[in-house]
Amino acid sequence: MPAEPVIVWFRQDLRLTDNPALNWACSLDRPLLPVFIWSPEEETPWAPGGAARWWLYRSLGQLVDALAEKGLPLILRQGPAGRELDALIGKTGAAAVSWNRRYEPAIIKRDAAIKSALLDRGLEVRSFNGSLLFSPPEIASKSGGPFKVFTPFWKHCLSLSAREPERTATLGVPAGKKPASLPLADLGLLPEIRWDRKFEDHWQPGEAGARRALRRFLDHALRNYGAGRNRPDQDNTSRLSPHLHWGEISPAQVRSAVVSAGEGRGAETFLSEIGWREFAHHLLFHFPDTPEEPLRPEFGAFPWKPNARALQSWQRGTTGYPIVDAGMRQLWETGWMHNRVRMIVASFLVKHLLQPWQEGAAWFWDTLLDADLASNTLGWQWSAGCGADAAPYFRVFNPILQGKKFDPDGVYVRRWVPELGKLGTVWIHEPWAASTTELTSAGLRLGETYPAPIVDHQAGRKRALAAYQGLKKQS
DNA sequence: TGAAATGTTGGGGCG
DNA sequence: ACGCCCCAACATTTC
Repeated sequence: MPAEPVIVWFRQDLRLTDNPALNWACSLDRPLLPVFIWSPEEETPWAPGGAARWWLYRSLGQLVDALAEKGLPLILRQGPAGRELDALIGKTGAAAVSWNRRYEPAIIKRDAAIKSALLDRGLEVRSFNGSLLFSPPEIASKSGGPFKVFTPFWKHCLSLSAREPERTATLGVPAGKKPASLPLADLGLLPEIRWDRKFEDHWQPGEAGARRALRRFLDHALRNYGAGRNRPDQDNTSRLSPHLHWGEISPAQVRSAVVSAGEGRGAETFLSEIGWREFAHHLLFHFPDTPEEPLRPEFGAFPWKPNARALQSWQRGTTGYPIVDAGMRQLWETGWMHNRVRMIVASFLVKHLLQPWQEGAAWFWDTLLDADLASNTLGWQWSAGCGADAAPYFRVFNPILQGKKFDPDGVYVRRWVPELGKLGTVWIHEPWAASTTELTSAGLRLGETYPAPIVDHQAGRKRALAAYQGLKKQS
């Protein structure tokens, strides 16, 4: 075995199974030098937000332990990735570097520069797709351009062969020269005010936790996924999103497990959700400005009404619409929100409140454990009606009807908005419509113990439609 | 992966 | 028995 090690640069692939970069490194029969570099300044303005950093902290801890079990230390560094890699190569004489690709615009650019610099130095360098079923550069429509509609995109993908999970390699030996490594705590990932403690109760970051989440989903929720996924009061979704974002499990592993579970329609519907994740990355790859700018340029002239109070009331979950407030509080407390409710709160922010979708995206970015640039961008542009295959702008969710339809017993609302706990199911999604007697017996004083609606639904809907009409006339 | 307004139909109450 | 009206229930269109 040659003495010069191979650097395995971990990024958003914090797993040891189905890890192409790791497998390739092992195939070189060189000592292994696993590395993680924390370089948020290179991801500006989309460096991981507060919640995501908590996840990263915990997930790195798991990866450190998992590697240690195999006798391998994980080197933790901080700073510009290229500089840190150079330093590591200088220190250890590493002859090769491998990593799994990320497809965010800023990262693509950075990694391309690093790769060519390393090649110039005569190192062997390989990057792999480990995070998507279909690599964005390889997917194109008949006309050669990117897809802008989900259904043809996904149909096209399904006609190709998806990435399959790789066999797990036997890990090599550690590098002889051990470069300096920072203690995990020194990366500054945890917030100073420890608002994150509540996350512990809801999540198990790391590869083992990802596998557990998948197992639970396959055993209990996949069969009824088609309808069950829409019920925020029930536990019918996979909750895999943060695990997938950090690469603790790969979509190939998920897909392969779902296919062998073979639960018919439920499986098909779930796989199309994985498809939306692929579609989001496809769009971000081809339209790198979309985290900031609407894909449909006419929306640049949309008459948003930025208002700090309205935004804050949405963020804090005090809009007076129970399903909206429940969602925003679930997000704050658990770092996650049910997808049905994400659509409801997003529609409410951009349509009823006319706040720019970018504000919603920024809040989600900071508070979601699964914050992912591609998915977050797609979701918000979809909600605002300005993206690819988006909900038409006139599609305004009625938060009362959505509540009644998808939280019929008010269980979700009562869980996250405890002040409504004693209110009967009839009025749980529209407390303002209840009589004073009913409110009193539920211990409620509207405007005091629970807010009155920040905007009337009908008025908000009409105002949103008028804004859209104006935009249509203009263009 | 909407909701509301508008249009249509058909059963039943009633003179 | 018949026509008229009301209005659910459903379908279609519009936003």
